[in-house]
Amino acid sequence: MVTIYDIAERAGCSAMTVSRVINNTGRISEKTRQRVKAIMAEMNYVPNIAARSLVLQETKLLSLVIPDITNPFYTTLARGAEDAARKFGYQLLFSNSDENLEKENATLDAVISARADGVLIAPVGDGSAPCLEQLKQHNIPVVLLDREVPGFEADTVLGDSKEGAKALTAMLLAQGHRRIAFINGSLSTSTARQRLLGYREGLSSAGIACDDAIVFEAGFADTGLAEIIGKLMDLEQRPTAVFAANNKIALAAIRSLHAAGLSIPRDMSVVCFDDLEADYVVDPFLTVAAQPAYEFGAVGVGLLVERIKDRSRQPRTVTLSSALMKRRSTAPLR
Amino acid sequence: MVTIYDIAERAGCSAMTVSRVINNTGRISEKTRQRVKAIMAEMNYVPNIAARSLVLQETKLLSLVIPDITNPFYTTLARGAEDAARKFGYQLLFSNSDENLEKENATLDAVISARADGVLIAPVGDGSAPCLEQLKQHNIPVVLLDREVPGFEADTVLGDSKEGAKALTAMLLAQGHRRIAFINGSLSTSTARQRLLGYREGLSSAGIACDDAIVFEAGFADTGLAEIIGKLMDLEQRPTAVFAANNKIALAAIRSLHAAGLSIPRDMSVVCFDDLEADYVVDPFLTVAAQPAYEFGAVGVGLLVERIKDRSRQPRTVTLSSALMKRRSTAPLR
DNA sequence: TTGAAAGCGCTAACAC
DNA sequence: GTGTTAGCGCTTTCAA
Repeated sequence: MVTIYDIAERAGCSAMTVSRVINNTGRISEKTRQRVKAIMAEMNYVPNIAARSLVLQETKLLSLVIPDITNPFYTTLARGAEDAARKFGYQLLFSNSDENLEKENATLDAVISARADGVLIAPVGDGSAPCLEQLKQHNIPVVLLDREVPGFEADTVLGDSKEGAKALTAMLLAQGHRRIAFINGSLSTSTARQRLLGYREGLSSAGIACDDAIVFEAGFADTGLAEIIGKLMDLEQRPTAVFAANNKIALAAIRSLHAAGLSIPRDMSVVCFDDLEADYVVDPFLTVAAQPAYEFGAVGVGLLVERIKDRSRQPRTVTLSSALMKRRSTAPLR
Repeated sequence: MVTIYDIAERAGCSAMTVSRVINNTGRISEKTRQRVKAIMAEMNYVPNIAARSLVLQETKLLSLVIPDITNPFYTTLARGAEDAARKFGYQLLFSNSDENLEKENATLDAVISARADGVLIAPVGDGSAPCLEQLKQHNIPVVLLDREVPGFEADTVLGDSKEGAKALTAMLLAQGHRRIAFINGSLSTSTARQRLLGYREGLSSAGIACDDAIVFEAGFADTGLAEIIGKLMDLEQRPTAVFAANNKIALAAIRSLHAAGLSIPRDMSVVCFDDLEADYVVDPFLTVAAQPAYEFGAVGVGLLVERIKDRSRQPRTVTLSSALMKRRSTAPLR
């Protein structure tokens, strides 16, 4: 491995001078600078980050922890995070938590060990608080993505879950739907709670009572969707629309609905949060509240980098609004 | 920051003893081990990887470089890589190259600097050779994913592009299609070349001449699809089927075809490589040669880890076969 | 403008 | 079983 000492020797100067050239610090004669630079290029020198980290106490590593990269929302978020990280000179350490507290915990231990300069995380849920506290204890800045954690204060990038849910609900109401089932993600996430709130408010502002018999909790990891849809179908007063908390749930619901012989939107309208990547959809079908996934990542990295520089700054929450995309999974009630 | 010295002091032993406890090396009395462990837990000790890296010359970091995480094939590949990396005790450093040689280059510099123990890369194309050589020069093991690079020898995970393309072509022929357009990705990738080969062989084994007027190169980054489709439409003998080299191209082609007022498969059959994530598709439509994307990542990490342990081993190429999924984007020619 | 010394936190090699 | 020493490659501090 080529070190600054090898460069120094060849250049006839000290390692310190080479270090100065690399970092553009101190005053160095142009002549020396050129010579050192030439030799570095010639010898194919690349600085050793581990060594630098050890003395500088920074790694230029940011950790991104998301439930599942396979989910298009997080995919695009990751893209935004990577682009922004690169722009700020950071690299991204990447892990999936699978909506699983233990995995998340293990990941965060690894992150602490790797001494990442900061963590971007879409936490599994309220149960993530202890992990997150650990990070704080180790003085590692955290930015929360998409989900808040009660009792844990940090910079946060949030969607307008409540408003979005209200808008989606209002749209269905406008189409004449009166019985709208709600299939939520895990209530241990702030996002699920906010969406439920928005749904309720949407209903009540139209003077409609919320019927708990058609409100379900599926968990974001899509558990028992078939069962839930089964229950739905057996209801005396079957709903005419389904509001799914995210697109994974919506798609699973649609599959179950299809399996039960229903056609969408003829027999049932369906809406949800999060759009699918336009490039990879044959023909956009779902009516959604589209969240700016890319910005979640990009803004998150921005906040994190600021926070790394200034740890005393007041935590901020950035709320990104969603756009209602009305498509073919919804239809006016006949 | 808590160091092994802090632990040692409190435990009344030397730093070396603490190090031994952490790494489970050497012989240590059970009593000492317990005491040290207790104190580590109590003080919330986490080893500093940078320091360890510096002496061990290994970082337990693997770099994953792919063209675009937004592409479902790479998303799932990344998932497989992450799961496998975790299993082997590595973390994943993650970057997108955007099918862009310069970005790829910049990324690889960062990787060298970070002293990743190995690199998994789906290279931009044949032009990646110099970058890759640099990695080799720095003694960083490389595993090629999805694409070979002529003149660069390395462990490689490949799909059966040629066979898959032949199968897809054969299927279209069996449906009666005789004029099958081929829209390829960048010919500077081995994958594109192999797929073209498979297409040609498929045709010729049915005794059909390949008409270069209906073979196009779009670049995997989807350039000028509309234009290509335009040309296609203007052809005197319009093709009855389109073979797209990957799903991004296929979807773009379909959009253009739709825009031109064609219906699929009625007016045109469409096939391609790579399936979409089943969880996130309302209703699978595309007839594809589905590649086991997850295995690409998982197998790749396996090869890389082996290679890191034994650098003298003969490079291996693992070929993963694809599965023909016949769906509704294709129909027998009337 | 440049250099020498010390130390970041850890482990390999050797001593006891 | 345990400790001492040295050094991984770099930068900070202080001196010249």
